[in-house]
Amino acid sequence: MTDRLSKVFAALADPTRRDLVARLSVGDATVGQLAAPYDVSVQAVSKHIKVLADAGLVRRDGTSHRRPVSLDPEVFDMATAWIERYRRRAEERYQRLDTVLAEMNDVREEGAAS
Amino acid sequence: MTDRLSKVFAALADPTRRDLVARLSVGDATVGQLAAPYDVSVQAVSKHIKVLADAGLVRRDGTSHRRPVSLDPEVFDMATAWIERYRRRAEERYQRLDTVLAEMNDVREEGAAS
DNA sequence: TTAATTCACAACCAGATGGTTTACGAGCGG
DNA sequence: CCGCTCGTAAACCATCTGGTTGTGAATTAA
Repeated sequence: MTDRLSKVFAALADPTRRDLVARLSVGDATVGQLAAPYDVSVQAVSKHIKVLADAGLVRRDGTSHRRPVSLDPEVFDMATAWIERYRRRAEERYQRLDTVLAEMNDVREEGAAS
Repeated sequence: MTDRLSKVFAALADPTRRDLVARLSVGDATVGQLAAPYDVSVQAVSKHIKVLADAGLVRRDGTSHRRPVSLDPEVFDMATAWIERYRRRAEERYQRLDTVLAEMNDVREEGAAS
């Protein structure tokens, strides 16, 4: 599981991490601020942020010890692009299938009319 | 990890499963056909398909024992919708930040001009 | 300077995951 | 009816994951 896309999807597969992303989309925050609302330890949240950072979804700005965490929108596109690609293909297939079924129907009706 | 969105992202976090989705977007296939290209056992592929099915990404059509697997585009939208929502928010924040920085720059230049 | 706070790292634990092998039920071709 | 193949289920194993606690370093406050 070393490729980027797998890391991104795996990172988003956890509700706590998705919530972190949601909150960071509103504004940057420190680890302590992020950890406050949850009933898990700060270390657990720190781990979650590390997972998000490894996936490239999150960035640590500044150089201080208490530096803020901020969202990096760049990698999001990779995930949506992948999903959209195959969803589109699948839908095109269904549309073609509908067309084929409609044509079959037309043929059958023509046959019945003759 | 019982919620739908987590299942979808977790299912897409595996390269083999993403490859299955990619191939199914071209056309339906049986489990045997899907398993052929990989060097893992058929049972492992069957498990992967079960994961995809539990996430709602894949459907088993027909009633026969050797029934085909087909893609279900519906759930894909849930994933893209989630990602897009927060990516958009994050980008809006950056644009606002740019605006603020530009305004600060204007103020500074005005101050220097006076 | 000293004390308190913030956070990251390491070790550890329980549960999930991806793989295997083995065994078994369900449909087809003889 | 009898095999044969296809697919799933079960048991098992190694590894990963999300959580804990403990420790320690760095930064902030007194």
